[in-house]
Parts: sequence; C-alpha cells; structure tokens
Amino acid sequence: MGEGFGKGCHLHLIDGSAFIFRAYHALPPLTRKSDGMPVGAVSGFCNMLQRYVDGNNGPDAPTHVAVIFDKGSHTFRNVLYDQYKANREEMPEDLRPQIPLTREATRAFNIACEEIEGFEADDIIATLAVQARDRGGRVTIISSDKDLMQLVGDGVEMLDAMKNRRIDREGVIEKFGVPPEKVVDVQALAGDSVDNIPGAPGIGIKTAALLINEFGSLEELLDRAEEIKQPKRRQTLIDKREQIEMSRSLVELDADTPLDFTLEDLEVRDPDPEKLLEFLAQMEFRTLTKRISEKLGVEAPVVPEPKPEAANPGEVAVEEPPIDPDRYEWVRDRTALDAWIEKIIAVGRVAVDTETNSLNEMRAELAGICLSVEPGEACYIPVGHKTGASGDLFGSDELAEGQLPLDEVLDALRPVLADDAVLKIFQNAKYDCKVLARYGVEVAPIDDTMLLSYALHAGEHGHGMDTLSERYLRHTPIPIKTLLGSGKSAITFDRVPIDEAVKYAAEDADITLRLWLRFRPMLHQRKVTAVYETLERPLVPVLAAMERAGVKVDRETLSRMSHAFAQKMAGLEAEIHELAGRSFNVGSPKQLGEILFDEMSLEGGKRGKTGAYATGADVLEDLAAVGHDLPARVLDWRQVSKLKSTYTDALQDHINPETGRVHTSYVQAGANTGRLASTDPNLQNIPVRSEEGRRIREAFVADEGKVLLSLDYSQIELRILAHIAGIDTLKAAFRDGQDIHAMTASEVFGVPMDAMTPEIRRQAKAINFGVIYGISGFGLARNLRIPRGEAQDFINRYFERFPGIRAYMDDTKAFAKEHGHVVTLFGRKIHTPEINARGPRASFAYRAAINAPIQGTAADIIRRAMIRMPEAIAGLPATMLLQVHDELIFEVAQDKVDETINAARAVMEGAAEPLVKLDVPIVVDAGQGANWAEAH
DNA sequence: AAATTCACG
DNA sequence: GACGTACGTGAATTTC
Repeated sequence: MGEGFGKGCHLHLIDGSAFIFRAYHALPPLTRKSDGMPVGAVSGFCNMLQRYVDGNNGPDAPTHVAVIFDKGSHTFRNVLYDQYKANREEMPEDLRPQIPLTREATRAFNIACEEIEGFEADDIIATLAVQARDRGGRVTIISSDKDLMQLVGDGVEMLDAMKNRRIDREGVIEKFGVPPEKVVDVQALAGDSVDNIPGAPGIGIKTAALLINEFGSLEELLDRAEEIKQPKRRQTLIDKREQIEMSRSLVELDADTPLDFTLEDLEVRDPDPEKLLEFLAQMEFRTLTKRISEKLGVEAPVVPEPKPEAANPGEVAVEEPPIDPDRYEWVRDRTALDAWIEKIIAVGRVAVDTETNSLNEMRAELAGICLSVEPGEACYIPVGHKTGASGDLFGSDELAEGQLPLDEVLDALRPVLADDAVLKIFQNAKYDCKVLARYGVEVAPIDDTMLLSYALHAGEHGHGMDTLSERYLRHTPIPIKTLLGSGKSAITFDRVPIDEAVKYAAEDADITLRLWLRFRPMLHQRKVTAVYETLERPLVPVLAAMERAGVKVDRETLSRMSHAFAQKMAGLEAEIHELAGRSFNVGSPKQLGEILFDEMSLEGGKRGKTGAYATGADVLEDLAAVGHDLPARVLDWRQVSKLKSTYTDALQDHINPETGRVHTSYVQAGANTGRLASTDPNLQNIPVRSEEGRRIREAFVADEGKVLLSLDYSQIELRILAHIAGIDTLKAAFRDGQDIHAMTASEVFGVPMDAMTPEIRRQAKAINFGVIYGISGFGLARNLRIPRGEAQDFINRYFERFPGIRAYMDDTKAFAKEHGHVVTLFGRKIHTPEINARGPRASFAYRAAINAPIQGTAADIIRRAMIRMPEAIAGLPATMLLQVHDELIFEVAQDKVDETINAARAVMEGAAEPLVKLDVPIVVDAGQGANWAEAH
C-alpha cells in the first residue's frame, strides 16, 4: 500500500453504468462464437477501458481510480417516490447477462470496482468525491451524466470521455445557467423525464435557472412564490410545492453512503498481464487480445478460431471444381460450337450470358455469348469483337479474328434456346432476352438466378451477380472495370481482346450455373416456390414486352415546356437575387442556407449532421408562411428547376431515335416489398400532384388512331389493410362504397358524416396513410404540422376505435422478431434482419415490417394482373405499356377502347383470385385520352 | 462518392 | 443515456 490519500493525489471516478450503456449501443450485437453468449457490450466496455488506460500518462495522470456501478434496483429514492425511474424500459435481454462480465473486466484491468447494494453509483461517486476533496485531492468524474454536475467545483471536475471535454464550474453554468451548488435547485424545478422526476409542470431548465438566479435559492423562491408575476407559473409553484421539494430530495446526491472501502484502496495499480489476457481470451476478443499483448510485450494466448461457416446454413456443400478462368474455352469454329450444343441438349439445361457493347438493351449489339453446362466448364462464343482495341484512338469496325459469323451462331443456337426441353438459366434474364429478341431469337423456358435470390432473400441483401457470388460461392468475380477501364477512357466490350473476354464472360456463365444449383433446391425448403413460379418467372417476358413497346413521347411538347421553364427560372432567379441583396447559386442548398440564416438571420435555422443548414421544402414553407418572400420564390424556382432538368430536358434524351418512343427499364428485383422500380428513365414518378407538373403528362401520347388508357386500383393498400387486420367497420365501408377517409374521421373524431369538413377529413386521411407506414406520433405530427401530443391523441383514439389495427401491428412485429421476415398474402417473404437490432435502426425495421405485407400484397396483386394481361387482351389491338405501382397504362385502337377496359378491368379486379379471396371489393377506375394527362 | 432535394405510389 | 422517426423508390445537382 502507498501513502494515504491527500494533497497532490488525483482521483478518477468512472461511471461504470454509463460506460456499459454507451458500449452496448455503440456496437452491433456480437456473440461469443463458441457458445453464442452476447458479449458486444463487454467488448465495447473493454475497449473503452483500454483507451482510458492508454490516455492516462503525463502529469495529469490519476493516482487513484475506481469504476463505480449501480447495484440493486431499489434505493432510498424509491421510498421517497414510488414512480422514481418508473418509466425506464426493461434492460434488454442480451445486456443482462453481460453485466457481471463488465465487473470481471474491470477487475481484470486491475482497476478497483466498487458497488454497494441499494445505492446508486451517483451517490457513491458523490461520497468519494467529497471525501477526496475534503482531504485536499483533485477529482475527475468520468461521465457526462448531468445529475453529477452538482458535484463540480473545488477541485472536482467532470470529463466527457466521448467528446473528450472537461466540464468545470464554467461548463456547468453553461449547461444549467447556474453554478454547481444551485444545480439541484434547478433540477428540482425542471424535473427529468429520463428519471421520471416530476419537478414543476411547465418549467424547464431555462425558466428554472431564471427563477433561481432571481431569488437566490429554491427555498427562497418557494417562500416568496406570491411575488411572481406570471399567474400560471405562480400558481404552479404554490400548488406543487410539495412535489418540487420531493423532486429536490430525489436529485440531490447522498454524500454519506456507507463505504466498505477507503480511498487508499483505490490506488492505481498496473494490470497483471496474465490475468487480463486470460480474461480477454476467454471472451474471445481476438483483436483486443492481440493489441494488448503487443502493448504489454507478452505473448498472446491462443484464441480458438471459429469454424468457417458453410456458405448456406443447412445446405449440403456441393462438390465442385474451383472457379478457374484459364479453363474456359474460346469457341472459334463450327465443330466446337456443335459440340457445345450437343452437350446442352444432353444435359437439358444451360447457363447463358450475353456480352454487348451497351447497357441499354434497346441499342445494345451482341459482342458474344457464353454458355456453361457444368460447374467449371464454360465457353465464350465471340461474334462481334472489333480489332484495334487499344492504341488506336478510333478503333476500327473490322471484325477480329477467331469469330464465327453472327448469323451462323444465332441460327445454330436458335433451336436450343427455344427448346422446351432445355432450361436456359440467366442472371437477369430480361436483359439477355431483350437483346436476343432484337436479333429475332426467342428464349424459353428460362430461369433467373437474380429472381431466385429475390424470392429467397428479399431484404437480406442485393441480388446482383457480384453480391451473390461473394456470398454464396465465396468468390469475387473479375471486375468488369479491369477490362473496360473507367471514366472517359472506358471502352466497350466489343473492343476487349477476345482472350481476355473469354475469361470474364465465361466466368459469369459458370457463376450463374453454380448459383442456380444452390438456389433451385432452396425454393422448396424456404417455401417460396409459388412466389418464384407465379410472381417472378412469368413476369419476365411481360416486362420485356412492355419495355420493348415503349411509350410515345412528343419531343416538341417537351421542348416548348423546357423553354418556358427556362424563362420562368431566369425571372425567379433575378427576383431571388434582388431579395437576397446579392447574387448566388439558387441551386445550392449550402449557399441558400447561409443567405437565409446567416445573412438575413431568419428564425428556424437548423443544421444537419454535416453542419449545413436544412433548406428542404418543409423549412422553406414554414418561412414563407410567416411572410418571407425569398423562400417562397425559391420554392417556385425549385419546382420549375426540377420539372425542367428531370423531366422536360432529361426525357428528351431518352427518346429512342429508331422508335421515337421512350423505353424504360423495370427493375424486378429492386424493391424489397415486391414492387417494381423503373429506371433510365424512371417513368413511375412523372409529375401529377401539381398543376404545372401534370402538364408534362401531355407529352406522353398515343400513336395516331389510338388512345392511352389508364386503369388504377382504388385505395388498394387501405383495402388490404382492412382485410389483413380484419377491421369490420372499414370492410363494410368499402363494401358500401363509402368515402373511407370521411368514414375514418367520423369514427375517430366523432363527427357525423353530414357534418364532415375537408379539414377533418384531411387529418383522418393522414392517419390512414400513417397506419400503413407504421405510424408514430412524431411522424404524424410532422405531416399534419400539429403538436406531437395532439398527434399522439389522434393515434390513441384511432387505436381505441380500431383495436384490430394495433393487434395487426403487434402481431406483425412479433412475427418478424421470431422469424426474421414478414410475409404477404401470396407468400412473398420480406426479410427484416434489423428487427432485433437496437436504437433507431430497430425503429426503422419495425415500421418497414408493418408496411411490407401491405405494400407487398398490393404489389403481388398487380403482378398477377400483369402476368395474366397478355392473354386477356390477346385478340385486341391493345398494348400494355407502363406500370406505376397501382396503375397500368395501355395504348389501344380508338374503336376498341371499351372492350379493352372491360377485359383489363376484369383481370385487375380478379387478380387476387383464386389464391386469395379478399373480404373487401377490389375496385379499378379507368380513364382515357389522347395523352397521359387526359387518361389519368 | 456522399449529401441534399424532390418527383411518384 | 441519448437519439432519431412516417413506407417504398430513382434522378439531378452540389459539394467534398
């Protein structure tokens, strides 16, 4: 033992509970490999201790140190107030078993570890701090807990280890507006929602500090409460005196905790390397064990390596040769090609991949085709490679050596590709099928590893070849960049030297086949065969046909609008600069934020995480509403700018010169819920909500003698919600064809239907949508721009009136937590891997899990309609062109409009059947016109 | 490449 | 103890 504690000594007191919680929330839920014990918080805790110890050198190093923990949940404060900390959530299940381990960790670092039954850590810290101070020593409390700030002063400081910021007397005044000795008085008034300390209702820290500074102390304030001018505040202080005084006793720390140890026991000790490393090894912290053993100059104990995980748990490993690009074959003559075709027919399946000179399926020209029949056996048949790939600036259009003629290859392959008895396997079949179709080659039947993965793993990960190969084959494919380069100097695939192309291209076919071998049997095991066979596979040719058809877009109309928008923008820009007093880039949120909140010093400037002011539409609207002209003009400018750049300008570039039409591409495996996505260009977000924007739809026109037809599902998601959650009132309303939002308003707000106002209906509509999105008080409040409490009241009343909705939400959450996925009415599984995470990520996952079955079921229904549509309209001069989530757009000869509507509507309204019989009617509205604006 | 904003259902 | 929030998308633009 060293000398007694006294002058010159420096005591560090670490708030152990704060360390634990911070560690727990900062790290993903790690488990110990050998037995699955959760150890994430312990790991973080050790890292924090290690960092703390490392930082302790130099003149300011502590002479004494202890980590202080809470022990027991019942303390003297619970006797004072039975609601003390009553709103605390239960400790998470996976944290509880880690608590004793953090004590062990502390001892392993050879740091004093102190706790006393029935006392909070804060009281022990207070007691030690006071003792140390009284004996002339310095104290640093390592915590950012504001409850400890009352201890600061006279050589006692706090240190926020996270921000590495010391908090002294000045810091406390900054935080509380009063010096440390009056912090308790302020806290007594302000209360604390975290610890459930009531305080004085309606008084926060700011007001409390004001009052205490004015009256000098809490006692004085309460005694002279009559003198307060504000009537409400005066009354509160008089009425709630008892509650405020009790709050004070709750927040005041007890510096007389009976200790069973002394300050001398806390003397800093060097860690015992053997003991520390043994603990770390036992926890199986590899990195930390290594780092600390290096630091201490000791050999690291052996931590057992975990067994490598099987690529797919539950899967039998497939015996396959390694992926070796040098083994692939370059097919350069007819004999070789015929041998491959013979092999394909014998096996009855082949993985196919086409290489082209463009990613645009409507323009791409074939460079070559690759085939694979068995893992490790693949070939590349080049047909369009040009000479002069490198060195020659312009290349040359001369065909390179060693290629069969394109026509000969296609003629030879055509029968196999159309052969019912030969399955053609692709990764993203739609792309290859569209390219081949342009060469007059039909491909059927097909399988698609991307869609297999989508049916199996939606929500778990992406479904691109690279992702799948790395995840399921533990192999990183040759990056296409190594062949094509990137940026300006990038070349197209038809200019890649053939010997290199063989390795890359054939590898893709090899990988596709290997993925197929794994995924195919998994469909049954995971019970998603029906999803794949009825919702995915048959949709491929339907989408391919829609994309190839394209929609006619009138360039003149767009061009005229572009010019009008440009003029309007210029006018607005001049006005904006005038109002700002100087010129700046209106398109730059950063510059705009500085103008608004720094130069013009408008209220409400909030900075985002990057430090820039937020200038979103909601912010600007609030400013405009209080009479500021500049933000109002910027909103106008932004609207016009968006319409011009994204729509009238960009859309013109997408008009295919050969067809005069715009050919979007649908991403079938993009959205986790089963929805499609539309890209290049996105035709699912063409403006409609604003009058000005809607006019862009006038540019989407029908060919001569034809009209555009739009059929859309009415309120499909709410109908599905009513069915799934089993809400009789809602179901009846839909059956009776009532206004569903007005009905909701009537039920929730108690307003009779004949007294309904548009405003009340609007609020009910927002709640209805909110429910579909996994409602929260915060979200609804923001949407309706009402106080959060009011929004919460709405929600509560809604749940009271429709208890089935809450039951649905609870059940869905529980299902997701148990199974890791949710499921649509048609069996589509949407995985929710983050549902058991913690913090904001879990909240996201929760809301997504609520929404997914509803959005996903709607997506399934329209998919079923689309798949049946070609046959239903087969005899009609009608083409299905576009899908916008709940809407299908057709182009049809003028004289067959009614017949088409009848046929298409029947398919859409009956799309759920026979698999699912909904308790609510499905209603489809129809519109027609020369352009999309008229048809919608 | 990331962040911000905004268009749609 | 502290934090961030309606669900699902794609594209243009600015900024780093």
